Amino acid sequence: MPPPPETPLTPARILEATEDVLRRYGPAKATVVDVARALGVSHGSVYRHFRSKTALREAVTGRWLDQEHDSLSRIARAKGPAADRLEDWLLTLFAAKRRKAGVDPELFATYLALATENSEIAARHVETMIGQLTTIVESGIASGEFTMRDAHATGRALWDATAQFHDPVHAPRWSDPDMDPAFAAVCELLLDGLRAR
Amino acid sequence: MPPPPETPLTPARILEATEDVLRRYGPAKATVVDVARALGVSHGSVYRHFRSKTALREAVTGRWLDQEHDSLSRIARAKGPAADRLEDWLLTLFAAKRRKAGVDPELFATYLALATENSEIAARHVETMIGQLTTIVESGIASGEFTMRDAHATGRALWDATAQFHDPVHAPRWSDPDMDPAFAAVCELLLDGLRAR
DNA sequence: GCGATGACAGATATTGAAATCTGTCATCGC
DNA sequence: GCGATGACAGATTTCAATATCTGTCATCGC
Repeated sequence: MPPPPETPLTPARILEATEDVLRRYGPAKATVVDVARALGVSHGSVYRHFRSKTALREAVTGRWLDQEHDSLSRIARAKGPAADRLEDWLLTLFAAKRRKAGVDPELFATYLALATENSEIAARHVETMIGQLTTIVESGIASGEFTMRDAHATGRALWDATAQFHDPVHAPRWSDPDMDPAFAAVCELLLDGLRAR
Repeated sequence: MPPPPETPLTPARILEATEDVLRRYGPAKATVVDVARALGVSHGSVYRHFRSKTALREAVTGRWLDQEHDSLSRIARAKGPAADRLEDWLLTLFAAKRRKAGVDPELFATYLALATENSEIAARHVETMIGQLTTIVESGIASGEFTMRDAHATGRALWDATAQFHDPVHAPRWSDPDMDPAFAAVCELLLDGLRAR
């Protein structure tokens, strides 16, 4: 229990401390009192910056879900054949998820629990992901590679059809070596389907 | 507590009683003692027919998973265009799962818990399902509709790509009205992909 | 003889009293 | 004045004592 540092108490510092506490104790045991203790303040002070424990957890959840966006959106907006970018995007997403789930399964489970309890925030994240897929599909239509009418519906179908490779509920299977050929087979089938239109 | 009926104690009667007890109390609370009580016998008698509580639950799990096989395998082995049968098969599977999950969510959750705790039996069931998809793909190759090399890999890819619509972990979403267009979109994309080869 | 029984040991689950947590707010010190 | 505090009420969680369950087996009655 370190003495209170002189830095002022900010939402950012509270979020950081909350992440530490979640890492240490897991989603079931992490309490607001723990967070306050880690910061060397009373728990009443935490409530000055976050309306409730729920609001605090939502903020942490949003932060975590956003950290994937950047590198993926770069791929979505890059130049080159849409089919290649699509494969690259899906592969990057799958690799990132797999790595997180493999390196620290407990932390992954913690954030999965957070995402599950904050389903609205998770839903917004999913819409962002589908939006990026839609961007790729649209560029493929623009370049004449694809010809479907509804790019957004196609983006959603791609997201749904690859659930096995990005939805955390399937994480227990991700360490299975069969996942690589399975991913390749689904990817190829979907790309064939897109080009056929 | 009815008095013991004159019928002899058989594995079939025990399985039926076990299903009743699971329906009534759920997977967490159903005990071998409950099953014995429902049958009007001592729990020792149940152990005469099933090695352990686990074995009893495995038998119930297998029974439940098998009940889908028949109508689906009839579709898989029917005549007509492979693409039509594939769509029919997937739609029938999705409709059946959706109905079960919708009509009695608690019972569905009970059997999901059983399938999860008996993952080997569930894995065998999945292989059977993929086998049926493979049968359809093979008949499509034979008729010249499709031209891929590895029918089994394609069957598996179809299974993986439609996880959203048959894997019970996704059941919470199945009551969403968006599922119908989502299913149609994925199905169309996959069928386009198959025909493109 | 043979299927059924119920007492038993060790493992697991239930329960309710005590401890802790969440969220509020009157009060403090600067 | 203003951010921080900690006592407090009601809700939730923990923990240890108690009860129940699983699986075995010596014994029973037919």
